[in-house]
Amino acid sequence: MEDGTVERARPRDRILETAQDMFHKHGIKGVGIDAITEAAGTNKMTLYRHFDSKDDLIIQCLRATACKAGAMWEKFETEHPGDKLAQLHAWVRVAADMLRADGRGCDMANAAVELSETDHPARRVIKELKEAQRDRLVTLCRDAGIGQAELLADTLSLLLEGARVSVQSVGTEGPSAQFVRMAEGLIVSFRGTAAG
Amino acid sequence: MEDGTVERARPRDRILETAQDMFHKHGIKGVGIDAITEAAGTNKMTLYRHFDSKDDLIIQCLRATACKAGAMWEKFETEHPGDKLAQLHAWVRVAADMLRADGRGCDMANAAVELSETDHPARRVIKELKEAQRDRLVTLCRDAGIGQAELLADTLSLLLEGARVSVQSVGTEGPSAQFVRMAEGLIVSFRGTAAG
DNA sequence: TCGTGACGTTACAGACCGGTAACACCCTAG
DNA sequence: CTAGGGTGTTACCGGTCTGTAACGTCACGA
Repeated sequence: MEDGTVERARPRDRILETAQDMFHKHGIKGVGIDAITEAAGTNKMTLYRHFDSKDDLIIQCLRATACKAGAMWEKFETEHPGDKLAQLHAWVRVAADMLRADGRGCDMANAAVELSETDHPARRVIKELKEAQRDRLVTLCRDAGIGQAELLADTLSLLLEGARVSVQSVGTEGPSAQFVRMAEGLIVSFRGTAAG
Repeated sequence: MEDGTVERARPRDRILETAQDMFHKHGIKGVGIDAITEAAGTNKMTLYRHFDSKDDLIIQCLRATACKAGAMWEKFETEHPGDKLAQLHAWVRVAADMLRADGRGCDMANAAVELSETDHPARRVIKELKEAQRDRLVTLCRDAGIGQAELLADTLSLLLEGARVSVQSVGTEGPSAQFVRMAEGLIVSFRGTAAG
């Protein structure tokens, strides 16, 4: 039944996948509807039958990427079942890998930069997804026995966010190259002051 | 001779000032040449007599804002002459003030996000200016007697970069609200391990 | 007085953008 | 066989974008 090729996926899925990739690489305002449909092997009418507007497509893309990121968290649990501290270190490692491999930052953060209109419909989605992301990291830190879990989670969040932006400004050889050292140092420091 | 009003500045200066402001608020791709010239009280031809292209204007704007930031560093020296540690704390305070007051991030970082083309002429300027900015902070940390000056400077850089992006995603009440606590904690921590 | 250069105005080119209308096609379910 | 829904194709609308051409205006300095 299924034949495995990407080309055989339903147009809507192909569009969503292609749009995520192109938005990520070229930015939201840097890519047009025509370019997306062409790369997805379909056409503009089909896109507008599945998505109300470009803004709607943007929002669906953000939700889809957040969903993929969610799958990564499940992997932490399956790879280190119950060991929350190991999962936290896995988070650091995965983050560092992204910094080295990707070159472009977080889709949500990039979207927030590009969509400067304060009433843009995507902004509330960005905020919602970013807050969920933060909650997960706070919970992980707390479950790992860190005393000031919120503060460590927020510090790590900002550090990663900054690193992903820095990569885009000055490349992987800049300050972000020290990300692992910084993050691990922080974890050690916070474990030291932990008051279970 | 001079009559003080902004309107009396030379067209080139008005354009540069207006463009900086509008690029900062609405993003580079979110603002057109016509909007800039109209807000600057001039016209398109005059703009193109002073700037080769929009890309050229972007670059000149980035240099101008970097120049303004440079003036802030001189202020640190005049307000705390010789006291490098006080200057470092002043840097933290000024950064925190920006986070609360601004809402939009660093112009260079935002530009790097928006201008995703790897060969865009502004990218080398962004890198150059960001590296100069980093060097200044490293020097300040070193002169303040911090042992691992580079590592502290890079950590503070990423923390601020991340905070300025986070403000755009989730607002001032998010993780960036703890910026001062994080930064001051780091400085204390690095002073503790300092080997003068 | 004259002319020179900076500036303003209008119009336009050529491209791209998001979004829609109308119609043809094909596969599948009934 | 047939009807219908999902899809593809073409053409188009109105708007916006960067950048240029041609011409008019005005102040200032030799």
